[in-house]
Amino acid sequence: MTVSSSIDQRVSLAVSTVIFALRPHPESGLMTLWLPAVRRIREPYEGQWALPGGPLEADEDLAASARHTLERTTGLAPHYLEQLYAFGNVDRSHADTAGYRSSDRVVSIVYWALVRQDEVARAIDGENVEWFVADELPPLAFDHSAIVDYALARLRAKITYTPIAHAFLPPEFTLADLRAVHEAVLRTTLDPANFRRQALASKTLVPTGTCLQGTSHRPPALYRFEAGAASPAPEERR
Amino acid sequence: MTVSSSIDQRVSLAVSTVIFALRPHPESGLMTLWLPAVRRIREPYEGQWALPGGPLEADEDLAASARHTLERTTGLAPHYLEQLYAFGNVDRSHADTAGYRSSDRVVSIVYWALVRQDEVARAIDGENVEWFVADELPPLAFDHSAIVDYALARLRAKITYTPIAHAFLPPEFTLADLRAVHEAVLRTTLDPANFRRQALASKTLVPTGTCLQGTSHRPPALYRFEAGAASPAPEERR
DNA sequence: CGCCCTTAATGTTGCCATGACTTTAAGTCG
DNA sequence: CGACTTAAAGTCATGGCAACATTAAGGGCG
Repeated sequence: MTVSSSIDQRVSLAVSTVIFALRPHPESGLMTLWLPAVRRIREPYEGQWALPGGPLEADEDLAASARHTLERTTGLAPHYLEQLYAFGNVDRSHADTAGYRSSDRVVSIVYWALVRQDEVARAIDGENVEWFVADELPPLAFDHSAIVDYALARLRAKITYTPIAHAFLPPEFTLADLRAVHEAVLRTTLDPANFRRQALASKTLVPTGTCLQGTSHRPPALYRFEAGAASPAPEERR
Repeated sequence: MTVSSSIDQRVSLAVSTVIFALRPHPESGLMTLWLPAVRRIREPYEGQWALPGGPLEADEDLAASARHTLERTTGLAPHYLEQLYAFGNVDRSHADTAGYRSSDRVVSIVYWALVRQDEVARAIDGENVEWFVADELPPLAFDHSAIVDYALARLRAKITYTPIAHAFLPPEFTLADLRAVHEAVLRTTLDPANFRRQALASKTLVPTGTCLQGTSHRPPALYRFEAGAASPAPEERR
């Protein structure tokens, strides 16, 4: 997508997405944040990993573009999608190490998305797509490493004051499930009793009346998420 | 989706800025938020008011573009500048009331800025520029009314948990000045004693040792703002 | 000069949210 | 049946905060 700002200047506009999912860590087995990256097949940064994304189509909304990228790279649809930031510094395309004179300037509008735990299993990885533990990424192309850091910070901040953890879970879940999501994202342990209290105090959980069966202990109650009052951004009002 | 992304598509990229300043309200005399708008001189929305902005130059960073717009319309430099959101819905250029077929699609990256109270006086309004009370705006062109609403919400939310109020004030100020800013932005009255306590608890205020003279009561101490630890956005780390 | 007025600055009190911890409930397994 | 595990509810102390009260420090005015 070539943008004509004045006359023959060139600024291209791309939409990238940081896709978060929860999977067990390969070594510790603990639940951890993962995200998919795409291997670049042309210069600059050929062969390196980068965030999935693509140019903005002329008839496509910004969030729709992020959704399409998500579908293309993982075969999934997001249960949460929010604009992260627009990155547009003049020098961000340049490969400063290689001294390689990169192509045109690119402004990237970056989204971040949450994908459900139970759907990740049936995720079909596209060509040149690989999932990484979010905190153990290889160096990414362009400024994408910094973008991921920013997205991680935003996710960890936002999960503490907004009920988005349910986006990682199936429609019905236990409070232990919800707590496990928080613990995985924040890399901490949380007191079950206190977590329960403030989770229920948020007024966003509705008990289904049923309990989860088949456990080797007291059966936990199942809950469903009910939107209370939240408006993350003016545009993508779900 | 019918159109290909090949070459002759047109998406233009613009940067607009919501500029906030404090001035007394024309009727009540109370301090209120104001912002400048620019009259459009061509279709669509010719004659209506719009946010100041312009196309992104190819050699210009996003924040720099916002700064240039600010200088062009008000003659001022911002004391706080932050990216608000990227608006890029396909239909946002269309004048839906007039049925007028608007021009190309525009993606706007919007910033919001705070301008100091004492500098607003010497602000030179450019051609076709007029200041309005932020809560009593006329209908703006495009989706700019919604953008202003979003910016107002962001400002009002952010001033409650980050020390940005000082951006409206000169380098030295009293706690009453700071409180007046909060009250003007939030349209409330705040308890002076409690405000003092949590302002000082934030560890961002340094007493200058001097007091403001010339009042007809006990002279208040002067403070200076000292940045503690804040990183609003990854990009514009000045 | 002393009284009053105004605002600055500090203190006090009660309430509520939170964190650490304890106790009881309800199931499975050996 | 008793041991074990997790769910769920209860207890208690701390800290932050809102509401209110009190003292400090000036000027204006008779």
